[in-house]
Amino acid sequence: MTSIRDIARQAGVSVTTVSRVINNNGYVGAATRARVEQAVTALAFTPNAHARRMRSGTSRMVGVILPALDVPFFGILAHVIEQELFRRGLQALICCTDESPDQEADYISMLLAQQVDGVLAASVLADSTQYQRLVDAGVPIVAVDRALPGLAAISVAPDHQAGGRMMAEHLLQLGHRRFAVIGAPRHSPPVQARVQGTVQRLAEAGLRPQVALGTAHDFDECRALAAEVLAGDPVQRPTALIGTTDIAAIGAIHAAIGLGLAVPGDVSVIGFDDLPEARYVLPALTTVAQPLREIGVQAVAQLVARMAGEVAVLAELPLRLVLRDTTAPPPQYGLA
Amino acid sequence: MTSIRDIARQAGVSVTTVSRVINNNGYVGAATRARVEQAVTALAFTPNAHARRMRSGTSRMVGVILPALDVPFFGILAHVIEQELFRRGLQALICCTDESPDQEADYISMLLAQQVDGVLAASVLADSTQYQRLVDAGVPIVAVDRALPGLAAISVAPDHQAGGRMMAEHLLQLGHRRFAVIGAPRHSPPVQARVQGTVQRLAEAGLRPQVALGTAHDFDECRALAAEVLAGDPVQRPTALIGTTDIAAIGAIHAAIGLGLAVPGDVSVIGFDDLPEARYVLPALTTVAQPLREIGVQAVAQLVARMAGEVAVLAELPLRLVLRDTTAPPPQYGLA
DNA sequence: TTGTACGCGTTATCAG
DNA sequence: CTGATAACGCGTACAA
Repeated sequence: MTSIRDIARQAGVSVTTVSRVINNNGYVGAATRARVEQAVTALAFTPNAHARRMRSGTSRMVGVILPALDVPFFGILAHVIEQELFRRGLQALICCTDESPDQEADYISMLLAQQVDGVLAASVLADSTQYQRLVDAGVPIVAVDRALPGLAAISVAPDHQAGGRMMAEHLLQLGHRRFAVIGAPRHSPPVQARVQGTVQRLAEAGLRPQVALGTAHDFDECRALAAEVLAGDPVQRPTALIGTTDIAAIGAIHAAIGLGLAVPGDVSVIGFDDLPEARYVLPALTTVAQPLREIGVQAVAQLVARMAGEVAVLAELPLRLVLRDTTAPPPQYGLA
Repeated sequence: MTSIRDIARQAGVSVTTVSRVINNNGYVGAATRARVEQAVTALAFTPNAHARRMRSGTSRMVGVILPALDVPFFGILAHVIEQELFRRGLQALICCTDESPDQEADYISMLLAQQVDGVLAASVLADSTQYQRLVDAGVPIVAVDRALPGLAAISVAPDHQAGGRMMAEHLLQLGHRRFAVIGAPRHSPPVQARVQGTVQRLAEAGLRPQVALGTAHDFDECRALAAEVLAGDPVQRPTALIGTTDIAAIGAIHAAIGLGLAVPGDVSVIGFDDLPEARYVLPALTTVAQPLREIGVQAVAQLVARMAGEVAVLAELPLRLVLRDTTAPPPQYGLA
């Protein structure tokens, strides 16, 4: 590795001068500067980031803890976050926990060792002990998509429970009375919050949905769940399926159509997220959109503010009903 | 930041002893070890990774250069790569170039500064000058999904051109004679290779497809492209649409159905990749599957071997036709 | 305007 | 079995 010292020798100056040229501070004579710059390009010198961090005590690195990258939701979130950080000269250390608490704990140890200046996290952990280690080390944390249990960190996330209510509301207004909630992954707090919102809103209408929750971010599982729900007696069968995510809802559409039911003629289906995938299905999925890219942008803005010892105001993260082709009044509605 | 020195003081030993305890090498008396370990937990000490790197000269970090994370293909690839690296105690530095050559160059400078031990890259660059900087610094590079132009790096990628041929072959065997290729993004070498394979195979059958290529990884654009292609005279209109990716093919399906055409009754559609999304559309997409997860696994294995100065044999990365519901003989076939 | 010397947190070498 | 010390590459008081 060629170091600042090699440059100094090559240019016939001291290391201090080289440092000054590289960082553009302090006085350096024009001729000297030129000689140094020439040596820098000649030897293809790049300053060693680790050595810099040793001196400065700041790493310009940010941990980004996410359950996965191979599901569209988190892929998009990771993309936005990474770009926003890079734009600010911050290096993202993306950590896929793969929904494993042990792995998440390991990642936190690693981030501590890396001396990260901040952490963005969508955690799958149930308690705060792991994140407390970061707090104790003075590392600012911002929660994304979901709160950090037991921690007083700011959380950049939409109101998932309100989202659950919105889904129910829309179908209620269309006249539906028999509902099922198809959702996954069951352990995900945002999913739970949506289910809770839906159940609550339906309860206000004197109704109670069937709730079928699966374990993974998985299309097949949700399809199977929905197929089971739809298999019963046609007059008892739900006329409205509420997916806790778009993928769950897409699974539900497949289940219905596989059973020979028309969507939305026989069953209405609604999703949550408004991923690109919502438009890939046919009929295209009606869904509640969350401002995913805005969430990423806001989360980074919050964290950067925290890292600078400031507190930024958190913008609204509004949910929005996106009407497409999978919801309609229930079949018997006209006959009631 | 609490350092090894703080631990030494707390435990009443020298820093050397602390280091020995932490790294579990050299002789340390049981009592001494206990005292040190107690101090470590008491002060919640985590060794500073940067200082370690300074001494060792090795960073245990790997650059992962990808065009994006917000498209399913690269999201999955990134996920697999990140997990494989972490499993081996290597830290992934994921870099989204967002298809920008300038940004990619900036990332390479950053990776050099980070003293990465290796790089995995799906580049959008047209020449080798940027990657040559890594080569000059002695950093092993493995290309993923596509070769690195002008560089003698190993490339872990399926035979995209053969994939293009497979798509044509399947439709030819069904009896189709009028083809269009719908693809994006146009500047992507894998896409180009697939188009080339398709065109070549069709030429061998004395046929020439229309080729319509868009600029982004974009559903809407491909749908528009396909709509244009299908808009003409029904007897001239292609009976088979070849998507260079699943997303392009899904766009094509929407175009056809939007025009009142039946899939696969009036038009057959085939895709490439076999993403989960291929199964979300209705009818489900027939496609050529590439072993995406295997590509990630192999790429990491190759890189790790290179980093150890070894060379691993590269396993086959077979493509496979996945028959689903979007291809059938052309409508006039029975009447010919 | 330029240079000398120290310290950031580790680990390896060598001495005891 | 344990400790003192040098060195990794850099930035910055301080001196010249």
